[in-house]
Amino acid sequence: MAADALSQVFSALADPTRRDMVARLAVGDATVNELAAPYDVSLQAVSKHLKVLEDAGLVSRSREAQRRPVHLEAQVFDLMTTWIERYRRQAEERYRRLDDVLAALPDDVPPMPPTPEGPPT
Amino acid sequence: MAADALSQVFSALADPTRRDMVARLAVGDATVNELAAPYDVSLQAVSKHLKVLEDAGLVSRSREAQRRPVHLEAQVFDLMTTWIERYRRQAEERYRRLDDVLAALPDDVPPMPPTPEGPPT
DNA sequence: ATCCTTGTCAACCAGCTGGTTGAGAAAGCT
DNA sequence: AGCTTTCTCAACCAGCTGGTTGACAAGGAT
Repeated sequence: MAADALSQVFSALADPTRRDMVARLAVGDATVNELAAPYDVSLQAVSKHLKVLEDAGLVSRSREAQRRPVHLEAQVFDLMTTWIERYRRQAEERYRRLDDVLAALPDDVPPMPPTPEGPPT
Repeated sequence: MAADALSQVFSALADPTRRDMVARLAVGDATVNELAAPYDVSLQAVSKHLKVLEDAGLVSRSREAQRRPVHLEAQVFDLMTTWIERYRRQAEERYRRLDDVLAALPDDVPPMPPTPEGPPT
């Protein structure tokens, strides 16, 4: 359970059932039984899924009589989007620069200069 | 291998080593050996990681002499961001509506109407 | 031709994962 | 007090995962 936060979040969402539950919870809080209803698995299995989501910080559970309503904690999404956006942007930037280089090339440049080595970086 | 695309992508990125490789590839293409250098694992292990990333569509490999340069396919990120944004927005919207309701309440509304029960928590 | 570099494939292994069943805690209902 | 509802904990099991080592294919280099 000591894995880094990002790994836990990605891992939690790697399961379609769990993603489905998150989708359901985006509509509003729900009890374990309500969440379990659509699936053909034991209540215990659903409880386990919820534990995974909770450990990842995606969900919180309070207490209300015997029921334990589950609540989506959407802030954790930011962790992922931050990570994703960073590298997406970096890749796009690289792409853009490559385009610029290609656009700036004169028409008759030989593709392979003398140096047999790969360029740095 | 037949798992849905989204599960494969999330699952691939649930491993810190693989996320690290993606980060490295955002800078530019790299060979398997180059990618393996920073890690204290066998080349075969790295090769396996790359297979996972490739199966998830996050990466593509071409051939160039004996080398197999690895290239980041950043479009797949959109799959995730689309999914995430959808539910994030839904949850935020729900939040906003709740705020509206609270703001619209008159100032002197008793939280617990008829029943003379415990104080408002 | 032979060797070296680069990388993959196959078999194996320990540990995690998602499922099951059984037992039981917690809180309301009668 | 006793029953019912809601949910979790514990033990077990099959299958996937990430790692290992050994063999070998593909393609220069000598």
